Amino acid sequence: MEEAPEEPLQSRDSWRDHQTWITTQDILREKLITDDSFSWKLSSEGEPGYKKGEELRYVGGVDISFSKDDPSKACGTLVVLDFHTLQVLYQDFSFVTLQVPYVPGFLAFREAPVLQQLLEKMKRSDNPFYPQLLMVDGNGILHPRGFGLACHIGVEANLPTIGIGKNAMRSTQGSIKPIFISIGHMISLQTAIMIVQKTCKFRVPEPIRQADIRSRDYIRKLEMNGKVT
DNA sequence: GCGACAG
DNA sequence: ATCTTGTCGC
Repeated sequence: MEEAPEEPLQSRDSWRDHQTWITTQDILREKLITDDSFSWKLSSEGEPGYKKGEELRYVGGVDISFSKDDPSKACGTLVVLDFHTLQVLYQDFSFVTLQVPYVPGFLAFREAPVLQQLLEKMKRSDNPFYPQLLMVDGNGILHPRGFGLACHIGVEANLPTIGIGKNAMRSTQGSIKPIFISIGHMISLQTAIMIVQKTCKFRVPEPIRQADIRSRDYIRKLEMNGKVT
């Protein structure tokens, strides 16, 4: 008698999801805008046609931290900083259980839903600090198919985004540890670099750094109270 | 066959 | 992402 060949651990489903993900990225990428197309202005002082109230002020940052005990438990975090003072004006967290695994090249399918939910919550409540620009912990067009997490969130939320990578794919470590800036949506690389530089007190720009710090802090406090395990 | 592979 | 100690320096 022949045994029915066992399917080696989800391989068929994984492959199907993989193809679906590629198709989704291809479709969303058609909507990607790779130049400056936002309504606000930068350093508008002294420029002709300066309109008060239209300058960039609210810069958001998103990140996710994970439980050390259960890798599927995560805390999505959204912060909004004042572009000029770099003070945190808003913060929100969402503790969730992620069902989608991390697959290189498909980070968005794991992390974007939580982050978009946090943005949506702000928008629905007409929060005055809703970000005019969002910095994302992860790459933008610096991606195997030119559509990383920052692009994904930007297109789906219709928001200008910048991708901040701390480890670029297929790169080697330089003598100093760089960050990798790539555009997400509705912004040019030139503008993105300028804005990132203006928000850097340390290696990582403040919106990302604050999201990271506060996200870790949030999940650490949960675990301290035994709310995770 | 082995290493690489955002977070 | 997370597991991990101390250490050098401002």
